[in-house]
Amino acid sequence: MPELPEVEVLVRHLAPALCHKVIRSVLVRKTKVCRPTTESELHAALVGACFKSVTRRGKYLVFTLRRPGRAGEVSVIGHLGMTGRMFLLPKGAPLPKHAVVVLDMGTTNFVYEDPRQFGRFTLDDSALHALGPEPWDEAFSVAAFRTALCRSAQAVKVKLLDQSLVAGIGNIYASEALFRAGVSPKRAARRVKAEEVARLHATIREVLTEAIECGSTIPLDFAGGGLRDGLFYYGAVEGNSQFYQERLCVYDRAGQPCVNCAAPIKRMVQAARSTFFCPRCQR
DNA sequence: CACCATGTTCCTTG
DNA sequence: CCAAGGAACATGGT
Repeated sequence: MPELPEVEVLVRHLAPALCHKVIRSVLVRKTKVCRPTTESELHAALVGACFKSVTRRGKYLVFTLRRPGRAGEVSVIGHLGMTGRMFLLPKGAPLPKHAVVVLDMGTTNFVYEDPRQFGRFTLDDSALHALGPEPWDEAFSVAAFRTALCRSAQAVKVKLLDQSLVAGIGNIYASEALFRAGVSPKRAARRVKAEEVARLHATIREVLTEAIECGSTIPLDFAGGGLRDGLFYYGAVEGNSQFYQERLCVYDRAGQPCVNCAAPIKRMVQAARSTFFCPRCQR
């Protein structure tokens, strides 16, 4: 469930839990997730290293470690793909079926599990260089956003998924930001009016910020096995009773009434991904 | 069985 | 050379 907010919440949980822990050994069960780094390179880089910080860039996690007796630092780049999770397990607890990388840290194991293996755990940081600014960076200004959109004939929803324009937006929050800005996902990027660009710029920041706040209120279970393990569930938030309340306005709500106008929410396919929108509120 | 899935990369086409 | 579209990746849920 990883877009920027989910990764940010995960980083905030992992940072204090990992900081100052020393890696004793590294187990790689699926070598493809560390490509182009090899298992032996990962082993050589990490065994004996101590976590110094855990940060986020777009949807990537950046683990920085120090190695006693060696100059400088080493960074591991993590990505959750579609189905990745990262959490701590007490030593001795059974590993999940799809654990792909396990770091032995003495009393606990750090586990990266990923059934589809679309994610990454690698020393290769080249992907970071292709990322655009963070959504709250000065470089992501209304003017820069407008200039970038004006250069593209692609549908604006597809452009929002372009990580070189702004980093961190995924399929869920692209639909949500467009709905809140009242802009149709089908609109060619260059046809979005200046006033709409300004609104969209604001709603991108809003939906991401609110999602981070939502995730921050959910106690994540790092014991392994449930929906909440190391990652909050995108579609729901726990209410004050045992019930769950949906928090997204349009994503995965095809056929349900729009929260603004009650018209049925539509689903369409763009760039092989689902887009959800209100045909009445979004022109 | 069919279709869908929170992401990225690579290949092809124009 | 660039933009855009689509398949591929691998597995599980409905």
